[in-house]
Amino acid sequence: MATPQNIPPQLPERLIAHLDMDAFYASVELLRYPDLKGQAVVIGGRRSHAPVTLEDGSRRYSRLRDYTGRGVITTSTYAARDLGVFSGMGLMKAALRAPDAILLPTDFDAYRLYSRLFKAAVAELAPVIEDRGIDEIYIDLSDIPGIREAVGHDPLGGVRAIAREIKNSVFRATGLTCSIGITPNKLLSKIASDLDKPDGITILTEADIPTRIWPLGVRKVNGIGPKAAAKLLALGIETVAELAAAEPPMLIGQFGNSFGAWLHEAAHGRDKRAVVTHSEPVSISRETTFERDLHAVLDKAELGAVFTRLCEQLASDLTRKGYQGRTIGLKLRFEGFHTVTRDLTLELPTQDAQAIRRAAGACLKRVPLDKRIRLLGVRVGGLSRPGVPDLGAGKRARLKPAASGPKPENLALF
DNA sequence: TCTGGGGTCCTAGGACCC
DNA sequence: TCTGGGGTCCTAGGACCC
Repeated sequence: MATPQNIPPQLPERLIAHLDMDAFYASVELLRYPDLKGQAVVIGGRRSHAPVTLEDGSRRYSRLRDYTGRGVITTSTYAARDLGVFSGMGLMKAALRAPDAILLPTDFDAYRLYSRLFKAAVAELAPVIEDRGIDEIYIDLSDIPGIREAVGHDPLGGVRAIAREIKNSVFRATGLTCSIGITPNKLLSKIASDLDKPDGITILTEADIPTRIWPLGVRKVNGIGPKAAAKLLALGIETVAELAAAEPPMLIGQFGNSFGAWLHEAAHGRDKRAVVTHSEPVSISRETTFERDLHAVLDKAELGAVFTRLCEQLASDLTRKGYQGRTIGLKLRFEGFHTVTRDLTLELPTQDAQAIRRAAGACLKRVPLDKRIRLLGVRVGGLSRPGVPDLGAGKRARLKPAASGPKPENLALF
């Protein structure tokens, strides 16, 4: 009969990795400007604060204190984080905390290049990859040869070896470090990759949940944001342990059937989601925040020009990516940050700038414009690929045209 | 001196169809 | 005349993520 001593340590059915690049944008910039290594550097804002190379070959960097505008930090180096400036923070606010920190503009083309490089390096070792944006991926390692083999007395030795190989390969391809979490599912791996950052490897099994996951704050769980965390706090729930101990009927009563039940499952580290290797976009959009809030009438010319430009950029994005869309959306953010959206579904999909501009213009007529405008955005959803027959088209064609719709609330369309 | 830009998913009500 | 459900589409807003 089997005793605990002679049962071979059973690895979980699935072994899922979450790989997160360390301070990605900032680290790419440090490859370019190695003299900044170890310094407090912040990435954010638009152009203009690019370093200037002087005649003697030395570089002049912008400082946070020199910044004016409405940008936010996209990434900061670990030295900058020590000064209390984090991603998402307004650059003006950050300047108060760390006026001497170096400020570099975001260079998405460079980050996209390094993103492709690290993903390709991982794919050579483990091809089942789910893209989670520019700097992170999930990897399904379940079927990697040798991963379930113990090394010496370490039953997880095979897992550790693969994790090290992946990190080495990423470093060879990019010169950048990353942190990896490996657990039985995506939810736990996402948390795990953050437990030993930067340049770490964290491997957890179900048995580690009480000691490693439960002590954490609920915000560490991907999917619990500021609103849910605040509501949980008001219920006396701060840690994942407290969430795990909460009665499901209470959570469901407070958060609804779906989210309430999910909170309970998440707190217990349960997650059956597969690693999804391919997905199609749902919508494509362009938006811009103005340097100053614009007036619908007084700044009509400027608003109109930006509106048209956004539609042109969007049309060109659609064409380049090979999509067309039926639902045109308009987004306005007013002074005070209140945001409004309107959308309009067309009979036929389009990728044409003028058609998008007309539809978005019709949306605009349904928005009361009594406050200054901070942001203007245009979106295209209901995407399809030109030339691919749309199976829903016949059915929709029988629908009555959108009646008279809501009444126009303003006539001063820019 | 608050709060970028690009996304996904969920909810909820009303229209409309069967 | 009143009474149903189920299913899908459209729209608006909001939470959340990178």
